[in-house]
Amino acid sequence: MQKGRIVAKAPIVGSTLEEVAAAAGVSRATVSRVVNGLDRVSPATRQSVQRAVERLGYTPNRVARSLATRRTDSVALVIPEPATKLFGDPFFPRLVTGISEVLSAADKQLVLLAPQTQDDEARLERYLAAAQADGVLLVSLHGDDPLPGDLLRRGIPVVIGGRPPIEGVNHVDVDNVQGAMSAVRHLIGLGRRRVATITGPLDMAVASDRLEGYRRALREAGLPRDSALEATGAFEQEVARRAMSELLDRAPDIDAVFAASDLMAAGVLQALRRAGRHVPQDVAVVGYDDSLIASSTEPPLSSVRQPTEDMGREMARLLLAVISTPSPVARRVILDTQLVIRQSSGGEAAD
Amino acid sequence: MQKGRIVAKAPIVGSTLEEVAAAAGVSRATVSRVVNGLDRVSPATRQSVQRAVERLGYTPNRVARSLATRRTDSVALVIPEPATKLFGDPFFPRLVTGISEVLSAADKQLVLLAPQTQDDEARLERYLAAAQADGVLLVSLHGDDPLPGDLLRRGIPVVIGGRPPIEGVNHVDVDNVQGAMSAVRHLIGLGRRRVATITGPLDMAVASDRLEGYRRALREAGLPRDSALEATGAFEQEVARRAMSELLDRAPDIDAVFAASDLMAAGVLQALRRAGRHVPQDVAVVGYDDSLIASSTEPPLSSVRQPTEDMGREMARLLLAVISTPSPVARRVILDTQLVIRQSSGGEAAD
DNA sequence: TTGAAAGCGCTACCAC
DNA sequence: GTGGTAGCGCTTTCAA
Repeated sequence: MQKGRIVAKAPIVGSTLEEVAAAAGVSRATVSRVVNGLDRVSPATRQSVQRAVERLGYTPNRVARSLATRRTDSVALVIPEPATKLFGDPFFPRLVTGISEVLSAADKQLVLLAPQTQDDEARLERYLAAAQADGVLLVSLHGDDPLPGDLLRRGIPVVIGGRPPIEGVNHVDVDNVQGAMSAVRHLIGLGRRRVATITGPLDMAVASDRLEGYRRALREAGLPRDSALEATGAFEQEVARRAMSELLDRAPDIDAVFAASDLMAAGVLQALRRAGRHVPQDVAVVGYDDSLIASSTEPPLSSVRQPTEDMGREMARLLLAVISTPSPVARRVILDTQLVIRQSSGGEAAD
Repeated sequence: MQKGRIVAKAPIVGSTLEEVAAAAGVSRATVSRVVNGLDRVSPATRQSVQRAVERLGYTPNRVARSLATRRTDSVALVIPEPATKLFGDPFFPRLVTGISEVLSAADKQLVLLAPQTQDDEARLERYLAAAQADGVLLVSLHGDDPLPGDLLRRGIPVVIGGRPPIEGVNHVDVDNVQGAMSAVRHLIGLGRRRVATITGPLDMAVASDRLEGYRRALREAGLPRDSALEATGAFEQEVARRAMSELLDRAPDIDAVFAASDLMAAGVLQALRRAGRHVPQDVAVVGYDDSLIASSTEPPLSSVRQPTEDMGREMARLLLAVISTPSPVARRVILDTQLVIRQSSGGEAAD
């Protein structure tokens, strides 16, 4: 059996730089240069090394390379959610699509980590601390998660998606205030003057920001703020339905509603239907998220679209930037939203 | 500033074995023993080392450890599907749940890899080839994917979920023949004698196996095989609906149908409704997968449940076994299915 | 343009 | 029990 001879479908043995160097009759350093595409190698040498690499089926050992360079060329995406939510929420596939697009182009390996238990969290912490990834993307953070702080203190590059729980950490977020404003401006622009809102739970930044946007748009248009037009809710359909019924009792002259999510807007539609109001003739409705729900309700919902893929792309870009040029000051990217007008606010059929 | 002094919330600097050894006044070898929980260390020494570890906030560098041990203590799960499918199919969360359960217990890090493009595939191949993971779990394989073969030839431990495309590779599969048999036996047991089936695409093992199970159950009951009762389809609702309509034309006396998936069974229900047949009085229906669809159709579907979490668990167990005790002969695990009876086949309400 | 050699941080073998 | 030390495979000065 001839050593180093590889025939089709033969087992691949895994050679080392050393072996390639010997086969090509050069030093390890030279092989390293060729493999890494550095210059200062003569064409002839380069070619003979490349042939040796080919012949031996050489693949660099990334672990060894990592030890030497202190880079892994991989990036971790941490999503601390149970598998059912992780795979159930339509947000994540879009986010991952954006992230992997950018990372692929940069030739980085994306590693998805979804700690399911306390033990998992601990292992994750060790994994990351041991510099198994060049940087970490963090989304869907639980309120008091110590992870961002820990990573920060370890000096590991981090980018958070959404509103960060602590100061001084890079993040990418969506401008919820602007998003809500665009929705309410649209309603006002349609000539509506009694615009109500149903908010999410106000201890969440997304919810209070959207309420803030609603109020600003009203003020900007010179309309009075009327607490009878504001109902505090939760991101649930049933809660929103009830809240809407109560709003109608308090203020029967409502002619438009901004709901803080599509799911909630669906509940609003139910309540309006039961109350005999026509949408959009009597009451115009706008939701938030532009999720699948938006186009499947009757009538289809106007909604504020979040640029989820863009968010993923920006997170990845920001992380790559932070990795290559670390900076003590946190950077942030705030993305704009886009209003998609459908029939619930009297628009023509959209998309 | 006192070196090595860590106060709460102070940055963590990342010390080395060497530093810990110096701080504890022992050798690196001894620190290594303590850190790895080996014996042959005196209690006193152990304790002083542990204090030094604590004080310095030492975390072992896994890259260095990997290089020395040739282990990474992580396992890759490769799912070559687009993000939308990956996050859309209810199969994956259940599988991942099972896998991570076992891996967590074994203190292995699960790394999810979902190549989205050709480039991703290539990078993945390199990643795995460079021994970045101790072993690989492969599911949802595309027919002619070279990955299993390549990994095998590289000697990387692999376990495939489902029917493997090549010989000689460890795998965990579900017994589709038995599953289909149980469904059809059930229908026959209800007194049905004209049992039809709508298959999936017959170039997929799952589809042909289920057809095989259908035929066997018929034969076993002494019923004739009637090609007018077999329709070849695809795993799509619309296709199944049309196929069912044609079946009804060909064989109006059909009194039961076994569909190769729940989605297809939903199409069957539509066709039957349009034809004015009552389910289950006129025609009993059984689907396959016991997915969410099964309990949301009208009437709810009897269905063959796949033990998806178990499949994940078995895959992980098998891989761990292969990693710790390699063997030239491929191992396999075949899991049984379970029939869940609901109203579409005249059962009482189930779950 | 090329090579020699010093690490990267850890494990594991062999002495003591 | 403990320490010395030779690697693991690669990158990266520094000289030549």
